[in-house]
Amino acid sequence: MSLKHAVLAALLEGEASGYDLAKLFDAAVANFWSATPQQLYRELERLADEELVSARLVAQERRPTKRVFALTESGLRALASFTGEPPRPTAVRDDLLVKIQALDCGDPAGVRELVEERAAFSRGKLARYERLRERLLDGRGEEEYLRRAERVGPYLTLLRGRAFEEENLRWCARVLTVLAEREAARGAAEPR
Amino acid sequence: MSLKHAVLAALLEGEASGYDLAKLFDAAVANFWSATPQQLYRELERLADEELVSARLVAQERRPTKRVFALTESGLRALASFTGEPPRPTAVRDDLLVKIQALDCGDPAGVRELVEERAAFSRGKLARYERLRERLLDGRGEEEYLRRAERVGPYLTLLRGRAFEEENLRWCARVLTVLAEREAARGAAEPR
DNA sequence: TCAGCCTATTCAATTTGTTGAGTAGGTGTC
DNA sequence: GACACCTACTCAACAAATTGAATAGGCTGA
Repeated sequence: MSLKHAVLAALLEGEASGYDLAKLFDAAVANFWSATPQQLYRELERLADEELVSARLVAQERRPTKRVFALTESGLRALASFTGEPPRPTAVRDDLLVKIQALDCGDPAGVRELVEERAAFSRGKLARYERLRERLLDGRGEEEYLRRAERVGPYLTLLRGRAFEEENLRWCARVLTVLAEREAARGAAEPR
Repeated sequence: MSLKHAVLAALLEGEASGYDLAKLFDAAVANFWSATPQQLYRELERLADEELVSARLVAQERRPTKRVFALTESGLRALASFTGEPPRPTAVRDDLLVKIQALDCGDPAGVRELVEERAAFSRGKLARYERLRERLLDGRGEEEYLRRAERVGPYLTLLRGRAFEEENLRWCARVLTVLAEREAARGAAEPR
């Protein structure tokens, strides 16, 4: 039930097309929720049916016509009341962790490569987060921004996302060290 | 497709019933994947059909008979080859982050309460992780364990889970500070 | 000029995940 | 001795997510 509210929350930033949202909710970009384009188009359809968002067609030059969605009054109310409801406890669901859990029955070299790829992905995401951060701060210092800005939600979720990716990076480095040490120890014990 | 492999990975620890796995995959406990009991029973049924796990009935005294599952040779092979496949990039999906993203249109006091609850949840999870850690280390030091233990996968995923909850705790504290400062600033600006 | 990518969306099929109820005996407690 | 809770599972229905393909014009570079 959260995609619904994630979409409404995204529309707090202003009106957007399904395509715009698809970019925002892309797994490589998203900092508070992710979804595929298909999910978004369907959800927007439903939200429009419930009149939580309004839709209008915007013709463009040199581009396909798009449908632009905006929060309605009742959409805003729905979002406000959602913020007060208890969140369902979220737990880990990361493919890579399953692979690491099973690491000892698999191929160490292959796993090492996957961990390196994840680290690279995290670095890319951190770079994007940093750009978003600068856009939000817009020259102001963090403390000043957090005290005075009209909306701090997006910044606070960004901080969470950034911390998550930094932690990912540290963890990847740790895993690689451990794997390397074990390889070395194994090489010394079973020389061939 | 990952629940399948998460279940296989869990069975690396030894045979287990659906009920045992349900406890392990509980959202409040899981450190590498979570799932509901219903999902697990269905998945185990499928895995047994594919002969990736074997099932046998175990009668107990004073308790209902249980069905205990164990990895088969081909299950182990499937898991090993899974560890080499690229993981799908996982992105955030946390209800609380959506609420924080939309915080500025909601009720600050209500949100503060939710953040405090999340912090309490994280503290509980950290305590459970710490117990699991001690059980894994079994008196050995971390460095020694990581160099010599037969399986390090479970420990490495545990480290990731622990770092995640610690980060959660720090972030919750930060959010609460920001909210309090803004409340104070608002109180000073609009005294009534 | 042709391939490949970008905008912008839709349809259909399948797989996953969630929710609620139901069965059935045993244990603990006030 | 009534009520709640624990073990251990099953069935059914529904909602959400994923995957793959299709449409269709414009734009970019070799």
